[in-house]
Amino acid sequence: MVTIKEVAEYAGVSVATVSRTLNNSGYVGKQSRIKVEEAVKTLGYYPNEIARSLYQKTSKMIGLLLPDISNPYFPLLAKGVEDYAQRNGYMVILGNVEDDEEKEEMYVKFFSQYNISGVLSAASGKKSQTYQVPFVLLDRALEEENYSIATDDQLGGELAAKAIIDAKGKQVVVMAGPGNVAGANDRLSGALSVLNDEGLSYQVFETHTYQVDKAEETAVELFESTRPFDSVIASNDVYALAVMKETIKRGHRIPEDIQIIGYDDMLFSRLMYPGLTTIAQPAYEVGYQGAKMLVDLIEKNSIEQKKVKLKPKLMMRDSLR
Amino acid sequence: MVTIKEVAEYAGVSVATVSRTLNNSGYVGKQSRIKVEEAVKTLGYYPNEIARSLYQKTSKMIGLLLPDISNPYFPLLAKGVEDYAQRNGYMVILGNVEDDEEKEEMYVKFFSQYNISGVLSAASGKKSQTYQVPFVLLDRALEEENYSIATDDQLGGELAAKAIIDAKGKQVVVMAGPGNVAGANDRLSGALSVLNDEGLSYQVFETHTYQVDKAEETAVELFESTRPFDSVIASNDVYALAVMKETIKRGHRIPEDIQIIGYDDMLFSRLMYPGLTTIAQPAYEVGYQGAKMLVDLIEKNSIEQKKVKLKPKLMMRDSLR
DNA sequence: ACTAAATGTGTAATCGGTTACAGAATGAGG
DNA sequence: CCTCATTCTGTAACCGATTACACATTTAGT
Repeated sequence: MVTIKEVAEYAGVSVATVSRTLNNSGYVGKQSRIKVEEAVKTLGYYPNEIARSLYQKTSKMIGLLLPDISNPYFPLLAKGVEDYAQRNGYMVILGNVEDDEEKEEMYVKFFSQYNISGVLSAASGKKSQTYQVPFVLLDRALEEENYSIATDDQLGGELAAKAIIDAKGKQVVVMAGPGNVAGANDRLSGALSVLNDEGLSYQVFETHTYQVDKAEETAVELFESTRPFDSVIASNDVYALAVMKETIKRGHRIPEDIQIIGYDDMLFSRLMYPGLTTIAQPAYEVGYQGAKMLVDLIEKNSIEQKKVKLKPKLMMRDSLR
Repeated sequence: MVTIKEVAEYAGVSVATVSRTLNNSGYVGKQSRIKVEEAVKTLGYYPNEIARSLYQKTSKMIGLLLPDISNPYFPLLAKGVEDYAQRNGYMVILGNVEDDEEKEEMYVKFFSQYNISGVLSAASGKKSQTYQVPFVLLDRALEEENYSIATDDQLGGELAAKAIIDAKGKQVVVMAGPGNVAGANDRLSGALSVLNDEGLSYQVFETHTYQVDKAEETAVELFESTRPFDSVIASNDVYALAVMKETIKRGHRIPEDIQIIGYDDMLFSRLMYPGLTTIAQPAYEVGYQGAKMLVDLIEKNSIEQKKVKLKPKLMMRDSLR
């Protein structure tokens, strides 16, 4: 690797002048500037960020903490983060923390050892105080004074319930996502508030996990532990799918006998038969905006809002009447 | 942050002694060792990796280059990588390169600026010569002399065709994945070799893209441009899904009238109705083994095989007779 | 033409580690 | 008891950048 020293030598100036030229800081004469630029070009020089980082005690790296990258919601979010980061010269460090405090702590340490300049977290955020650097929560807006970008899940729940009402659902089952999942409660309360306003009869069915292998059992349980229903507001698309499967298995038609609405809008939701009507979460946007907010924080640009809520969107397909 | 200097002061020794103690290098007296260990403990010291990295010209960071993290195959792979890395004290830097040479070049530069110690790539790998560090290709085994971990797609294709034969398929359509996709050709040739051996009649249907939005159109096209068939070997689960949808739409029954086998085994494949029989790729394993190989390369451990092929597996569900 | 301000440049300190080297202390062997 | 190898420890150089500071040169103002 070419160092600044070699550039200085080649250009016939001191390293200080090279550094000043490259960073547009301090005064640099016309002649020197030209000589340096030429040297940089012919030598193909680019600065070692590690050395820079050592002195500046910061870097162009940001950490991204996720509960589980294999959960289909997060890859899109990660893509949004990576896109913004890349466009602005930052590198993304991926951390899978699985809501495990120990792993999160490991990363807190990692990050400080590497002079990471900021952290984006879609994980618990309990450790947020520990970070000495700018910190933005993704889809986990807590009451505390954190910066955050999240989906407006209350609205999402309302949208889902409204869609069911518009589709003339009469007896509806609302699946309540596991309590520990971000936004699950907001979704539920949004849906219930609309149903209550309309005076519609409904049952709440509790699910205890997001694990895919449990989805099928849960769907069976749903049918067995509830009174007859004609509409289901699922806690997410995976559950919606499982419920659809069980519905068809039991010989009911979708949407004629039972209609179903999901939440997330995953890749496969549109490819199902029938196509799953669902609430689309702006996952990519959450990531992208989150990265933007973080970088603004790092670079001390002004920030419009400390807590941003992005709007989910109803995706009309064929699982509603 | 506590520095080594403060530890040295507190312990009443020199920084050299502290460093030697921490790295178990050179001679350290019993007394000193104890004093240092105590100082480290009470001060809560841990070394700054940036400083270490500057001198050592390497780091505990590895780069992971993916064509598209939002493609459902890669998150699992990424998880495998992250798991192994984390367990061995490495950080993973995520790069989404989208088969775009310019982006890949950007990352090559990024990586060298940060003294990255190794690179895992599921992207084209055309730039692999450019890396000055250990390099392992994931699922893109080229002819060249690279280290690589890949799925045995030839075998995967054979498995799929055999399953169709066992299920008494008579007229089969084989979808040929887009040529630029890793392994697509192997899959095809594996499937065809088995079909040929059995003397079964088949048609090959070319698909030109992996884009999800095109999957539905492609499925329609499949039905319209081929002679009657009773079995489909899809190029992946997304296509399999689209074909299932179109099949049902057209009033055929699965698997009675038309049977379908996919490739990948995605989250949703088991939740479909009917459950999609498919070839499971060991995505997590590819990532995990790849990371292991890379770390072995970095730490100059011995490596058993330069090119590893992992076996795919048939997942029997309900879309075959 | 003379002084003060503005501009240009190099030397050296600094960031926080690792390690070569030299010198001191200890132990072993004769 | 002396010598030499072994063990221990500290000083200082180094990694590759940034920047404070001092000094030199140019420019501007009167």
